[in-house]
Amino acid sequence: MKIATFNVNSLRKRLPIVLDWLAQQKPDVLCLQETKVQDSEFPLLALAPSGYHITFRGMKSYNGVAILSRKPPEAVFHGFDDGGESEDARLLRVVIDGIPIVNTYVPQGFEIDSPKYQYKLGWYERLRQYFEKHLSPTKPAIWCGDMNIAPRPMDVHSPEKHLKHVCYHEDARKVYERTLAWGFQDVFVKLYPDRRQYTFWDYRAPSSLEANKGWRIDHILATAPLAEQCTRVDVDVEPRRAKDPSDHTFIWAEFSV
Amino acid sequence: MKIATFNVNSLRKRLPIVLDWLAQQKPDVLCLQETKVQDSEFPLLALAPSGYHITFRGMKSYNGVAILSRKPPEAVFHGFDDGGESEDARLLRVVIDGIPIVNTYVPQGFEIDSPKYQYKLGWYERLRQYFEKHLSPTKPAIWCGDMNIAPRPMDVHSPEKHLKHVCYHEDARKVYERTLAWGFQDVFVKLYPDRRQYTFWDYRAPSSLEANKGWRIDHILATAPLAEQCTRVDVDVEPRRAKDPSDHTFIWAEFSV
DNA sequence: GCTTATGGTG
DNA sequence: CACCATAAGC
Repeated sequence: MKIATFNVNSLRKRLPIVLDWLAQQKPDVLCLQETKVQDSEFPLLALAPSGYHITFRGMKSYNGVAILSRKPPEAVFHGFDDGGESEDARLLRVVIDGIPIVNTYVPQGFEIDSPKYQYKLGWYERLRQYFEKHLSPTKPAIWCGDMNIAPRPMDVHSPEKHLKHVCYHEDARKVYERTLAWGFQDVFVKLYPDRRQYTFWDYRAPSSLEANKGWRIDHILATAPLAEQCTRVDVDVEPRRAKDPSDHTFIWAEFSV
Repeated sequence: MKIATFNVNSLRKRLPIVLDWLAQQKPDVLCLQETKVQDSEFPLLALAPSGYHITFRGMKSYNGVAILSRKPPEAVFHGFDDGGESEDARLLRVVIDGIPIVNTYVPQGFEIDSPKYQYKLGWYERLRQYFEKHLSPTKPAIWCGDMNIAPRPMDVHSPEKHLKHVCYHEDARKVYERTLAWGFQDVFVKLYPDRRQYTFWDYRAPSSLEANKGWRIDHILATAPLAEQCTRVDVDVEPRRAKDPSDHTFIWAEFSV
């Protein structure tokens, strides 16, 4: 099974890139974040030629997640079910071939001193409880998406400059780590612990891509039984260099199941 | 000498269309209106490959005129010099090969009952005085641009419906006619008095182009000695059918000088 | 920088 | 319908 994740930063603007990538890479599952389209305007027709089944939940302007899969999902779940904000434009879970796949667009958090950052930290806490409720660390499961966390110093350019950045701050990395500790392994780190490879380069620094000033904040994780079967992981940088790119690019993993 | 005029409706948005047209038609002079770009942001670099000399004056958001010429102008004059509003983002005059060329983007006038319409009528009056001051009807001179006037019934679809339209109202046509009477001849009318050919089709009516519901409001005029040497005039409709078009298209004239 | 939304212009 | 400006989010 080949699974990929991509923060599209507007699905409508990125349709050519998504369609090209599906045709070339033929993943079994592609998780998308920041579709930025409400369900009534979701571009189903434009994606139909791909032949993928599509599960999605969005809203106006912001957020929005979708899962494209070669097989139809056996089950679909939107958002949290803990009584808080449902966040179904940020959290989508499907079951495919009996394997639960969780797609998240985790809140970015704005600034360390802001309520939004506290909300982000709480979001990871809720997610860990969600895993406890719905998944088992001893059974196959996949979690992927834009986590808005660079877990290690080598996952961000100039880490010392970003100690107070909401995607690298100690508290954020700790809560992320604790969420993983429930039972998820980062398959990129597992296979290539020394590889420095980013998945996001800010639009704002024009030279960010050329100078490779990026962040690894898009991740694919698997529970132990599945992580052991991960045969390959790779980041495809080419779509970031394409015309009218997202500020993120694709990361994909292959599992021998 | 081949001279053309085109209301670009944002030069930045229309760069591909302008560059293509220059490369294909190779006019000696191209007058542009509604560049909608202030001078500090004028896309000189993007136009440089054309090899044309560029004279321009613009402002934020609205108006803006430019003249592209194969030869450098021998003189350049911006706006009125009568002590009123200078209007240099609407009026540009250059001298090329000894021939004065006046490029105007005449105010549209909003509605008949509005002060803007009175301003438009006054603008034509000022322009006539400008011609008296700076030009001679017995010497070669060219005036072109977006005049926001359909001079004859056949220059607008359903003229009877537009009697109170600021681009067809009796008063506007009269003041335009009086400005011409100073000494300018419409070379399109001179050469092809019976030809019905529009230069503008509103974006708002989606079928305006297909149904040919347009206006002839972009004009090329010449003083008598030059008008007599006009060998050809044509409207090129193709750019209006191109991808991301302006709502106007090019009109050009050839003079045997 | 690039996306979104809104409100104003012709 | 397609521009413009502004403001928000990342």
